[in-house]
Amino acid sequence: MRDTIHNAILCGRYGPGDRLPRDADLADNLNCARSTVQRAMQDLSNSGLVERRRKGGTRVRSEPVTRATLNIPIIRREVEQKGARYGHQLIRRSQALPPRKVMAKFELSTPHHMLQVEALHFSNGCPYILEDRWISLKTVPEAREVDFTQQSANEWLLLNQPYSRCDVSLFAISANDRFADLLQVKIGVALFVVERTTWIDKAPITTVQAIATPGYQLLTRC
Amino acid sequence: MRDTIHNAILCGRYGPGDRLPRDADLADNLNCARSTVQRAMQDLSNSGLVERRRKGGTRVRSEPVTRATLNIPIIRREVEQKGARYGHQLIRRSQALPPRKVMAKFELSTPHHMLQVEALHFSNGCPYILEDRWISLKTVPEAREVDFTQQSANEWLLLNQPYSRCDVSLFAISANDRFADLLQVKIGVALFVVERTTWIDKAPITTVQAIATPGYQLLTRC
DNA sequence: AATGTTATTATGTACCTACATATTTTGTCA
DNA sequence: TGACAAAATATGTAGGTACATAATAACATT
Repeated sequence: MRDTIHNAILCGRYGPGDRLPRDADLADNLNCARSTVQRAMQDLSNSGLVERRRKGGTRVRSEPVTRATLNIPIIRREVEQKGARYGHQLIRRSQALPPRKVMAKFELSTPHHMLQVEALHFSNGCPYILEDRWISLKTVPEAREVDFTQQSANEWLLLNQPYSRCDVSLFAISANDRFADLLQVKIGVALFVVERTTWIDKAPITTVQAIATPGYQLLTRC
Repeated sequence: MRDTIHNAILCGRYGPGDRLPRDADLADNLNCARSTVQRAMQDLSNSGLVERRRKGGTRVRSEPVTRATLNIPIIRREVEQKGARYGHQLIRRSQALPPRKVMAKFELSTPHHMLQVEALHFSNGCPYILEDRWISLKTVPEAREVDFTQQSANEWLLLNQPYSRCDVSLFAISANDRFADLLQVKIGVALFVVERTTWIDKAPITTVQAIATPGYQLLTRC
């Protein structure tokens, strides 16, 4: 039934910006309950095809967007799934007040102590991803007791700290001498960066730049 | 109520792999209807936090993933939203059998004629994104009649051709001399690439590489 | 005409029921 | 023991009802 409704809309040849009948009418036409139409429309709304507004009704998005869902796994898992041997190395672990750039990511105005963790992830002994991370000690005081040599911060946080909001930013940078040295690539090479910041109920958890070696690709699943 | 349930689960301190009570029991505990729990759990399932299986019950994903949703808008829209002036230029429009690389993207075994379209998108007169696209003339014969000088292929396709499947791949490359020339950057500079392939009911529509100028960032919304 | 109040309207959320469906467990028979 | 059928189980989907909520339109008041 849900699929029937989806197809009815998709093949109904509504153009961008067109307003659809109200749920109740659609339900009448398609001979089903309003709640069923509601569920179907919610799906379409989630997938970005239509926009719904109370009282305003439902209309096909006038500016269509491609909505892609990325699955960013734990790095260890990602490496092992490819059949490669995983390893990781803690480069740095220090406590400090975060720089303005980090504060901005967290949308914080008053600074507090955080843990800075830098680590390298390896795939079959080769550098794979360089991780530069800040962890809020106010929100995650337990992190003080973890040394991150056995288990990477990436893994420890994902396994131990639920989050309610996550911002992701993707971009490319050229390797500076430090990145080039750590990742064992030439200076200037194009590197793919995934930047992630997480919160739990508006309290900052962590922000991380994951800098990948050349050849790295992020794919949508599903 | 839904939020209450989400919080109850998030703060319930279930670890990865843990099995949650069945919907009916949760409903009992939280004093609400099963359908409400069902919806809440569907949400959590969609956001990748838990996995549900009929008869198997619900459990927290043992390998947590960060699930991020990207909104990739029409390029014109993206530029205009920033308050910049949009422009675009058709560089090439030719008909040919696609190379193996494109066939592979489409998961096709037998080749058929396609339209290759190259275009530059400008923001305030500066190169913004270079688009290298193949369009299947078998699936979209109407494309033969469009010249793509007035409206970019990017925009025409999104407005006129619905799709049912979309694969996205993101990565970084260094500018070769051709890219450097077209995008007016130095050779070797890091460029962010969004590669997209779409189908309608298993029939290939288009595959495109959108190569962005340095500084480009893709952000998650929501 | 500007302002505030009150309907109206379409979607959002929740409740409850019934049945469908996928999976596993159990039972039965050769 | 092995194979196959039947019961049990947890989630999935749909129906139908009631009320909440946001946005707008209509109306009245000054």
